[in-house]
Amino acid sequence: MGRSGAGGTRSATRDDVARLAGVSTAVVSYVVNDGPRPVAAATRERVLDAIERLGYRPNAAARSLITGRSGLIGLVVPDLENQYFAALAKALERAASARGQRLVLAQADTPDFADLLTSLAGHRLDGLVTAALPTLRGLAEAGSAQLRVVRISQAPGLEGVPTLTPDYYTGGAAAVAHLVEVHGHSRIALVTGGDAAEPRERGWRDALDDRGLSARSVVRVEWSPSGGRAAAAVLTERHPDVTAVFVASDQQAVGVLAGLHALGRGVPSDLALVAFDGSAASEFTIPPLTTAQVPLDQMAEDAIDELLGEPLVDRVYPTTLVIRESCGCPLPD
Amino acid sequence: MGRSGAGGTRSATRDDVARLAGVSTAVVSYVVNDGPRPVAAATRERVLDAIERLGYRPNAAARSLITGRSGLIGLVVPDLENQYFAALAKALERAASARGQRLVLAQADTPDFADLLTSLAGHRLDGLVTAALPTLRGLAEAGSAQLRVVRISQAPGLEGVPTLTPDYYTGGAAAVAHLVEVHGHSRIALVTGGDAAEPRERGWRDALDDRGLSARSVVRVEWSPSGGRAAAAVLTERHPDVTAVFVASDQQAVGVLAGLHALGRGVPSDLALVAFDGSAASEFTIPPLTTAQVPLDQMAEDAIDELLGEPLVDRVYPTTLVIRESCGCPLPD
DNA sequence: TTGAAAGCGCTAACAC
DNA sequence: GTGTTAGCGCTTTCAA
Repeated sequence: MGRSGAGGTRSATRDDVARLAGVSTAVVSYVVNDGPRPVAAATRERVLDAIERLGYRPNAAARSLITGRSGLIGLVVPDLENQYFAALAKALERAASARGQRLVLAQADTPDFADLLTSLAGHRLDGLVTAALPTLRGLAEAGSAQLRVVRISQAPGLEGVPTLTPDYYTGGAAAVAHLVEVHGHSRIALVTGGDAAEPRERGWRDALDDRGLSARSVVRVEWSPSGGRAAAAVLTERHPDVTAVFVASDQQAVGVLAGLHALGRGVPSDLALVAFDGSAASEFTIPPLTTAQVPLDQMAEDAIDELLGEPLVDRVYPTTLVIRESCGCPLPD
Repeated sequence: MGRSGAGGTRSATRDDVARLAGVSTAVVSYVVNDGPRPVAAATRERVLDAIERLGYRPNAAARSLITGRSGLIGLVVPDLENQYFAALAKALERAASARGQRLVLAQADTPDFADLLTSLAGHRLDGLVTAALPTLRGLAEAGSAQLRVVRISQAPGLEGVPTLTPDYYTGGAAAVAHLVEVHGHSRIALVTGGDAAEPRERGWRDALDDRGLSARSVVRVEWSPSGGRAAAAVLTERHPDVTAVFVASDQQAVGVLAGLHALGRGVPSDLALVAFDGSAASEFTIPPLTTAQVPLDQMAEDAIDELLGEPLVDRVYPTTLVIRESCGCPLPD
């Protein structure tokens, strides 16, 4: 021990390693980074040994200062308690980890979002993926921080920020098509959290229009289980003629199911239901949800890749309709 | 513009600000950090103005290098798709944000957990909260990195790492007591993911023992909805005499409910159920779950506070039994 | 193949 | 109240 210092508690630095290994600090760098200069095998051994002995871990801050890369990718989500965003965070953490990057998590629903942004900018993230509607301030902040930003799971086309998004329109239309073609429904409501321009709503509308059916029953509520529960009441009271419903998110569908049940209405017997997202929860609802599944893992990997150097382009991902029971399809056997 | 440089794209530094404001770099520091020296109001104005104009954000890496504090707190969870951990992450992110810290998220279920730990250590986190069972390697890594570590939501008493934990034992016992005292059940099974030493299991057992009831039906499955679904089958086939069940986590309870429903058994009519966690999902199951609610927000705040300077001590948090319908209590009205 | 040294952007003595 | 300056730990050019 001795030499490692009277100070005792501070962590080992590259200088300590160099000293213990009897080499220069440059050589320590060469072996730690596997370059840019070659190192003799024997020397490398000694260095590795010293590193091990000292428990040396290169200081990311010092490295970041000189390389300009922090090894940090930011993620902004509206709310982690929403399972969809939790699943997204999970997939992104995995993808970032696989590329040696750490994920810095931030929730947008904070009182001082501006401070958050400033703080994130201060950490000189290598990139930021956002699943929350960016504020003007946020975009400006990112711009002035020269941050590579990718939007995920949001309608594309905004402000020139590249966006990776599920094919909401086609997925929504397919959900409705299933209800019409397979189950013969003709009065199909929509439960959503967006506005009329939202692509799932357009998909629902067009699918109905194309078949000469009317797209009139729209219930707009929060993107949450509570919202869904409220929607169940509205559906029952104001749209009693409806026989099926397309719910634009699994989160809302969970609430619709709970609300309908409390109201004594059966799914799919009284009201058939198809949702959107394909979250883990959709498999365990009563009844299990038929839902348009989003390829989150693929999107997450592409998002990280884009931030880490791929060209920043918009991408649209096809969804897959996972058939379960809420639509009226029989139990698989 | 002019002066801000031909380079153009690099972000503004403290030197740029000092130059534009016509002050020394020290003064810029003083105003940015609000100390340690006073600054004349007029000067401060000029500096603030320059900062604004240049879009200057102090570089966290440089600051970290000199202060020894990174402004980063790590969180290790087993899996974010588990709602309990998502809720925990949410609460911790909030608490960290409120103290100006950012949260670095890491999932433990990665192939190269060791690399992850090394990487985290490199970022010189100001603290780490872990909700995943620490490996020996992990503990050692943390130790050699002189990382302040707090375990959360795990049984206390391990390896001298301070732990914040819900009162699993008492919460479990209270759940069982409710089933016995209020609803008159006497054959109450347990569905859990832990072993016999797990405190919820002890709580269940003792509550039963204390009342002269037998604690025999234990079903051990994964801590997940799938696990719960499997448990439903086991309960039905192997413990048909049981009239109530205490499920050690909401996640599992969701699966138990789904499984029981698929098997045609009603809750609470055929089998009453009380769970543990008090997650958001518990309000929207069919029927809604009676569950021992954990004060996650409080725990999260304390965890961050401990890391940021409070003494590192173990803490135990009482749970609250939230009465809903899965236990057989009537619908509130 | 190795070493010396110039910073990266910042904080905080210490001097004025 | 303000300015000068010595590093924090690291990467990498340049010379040996």
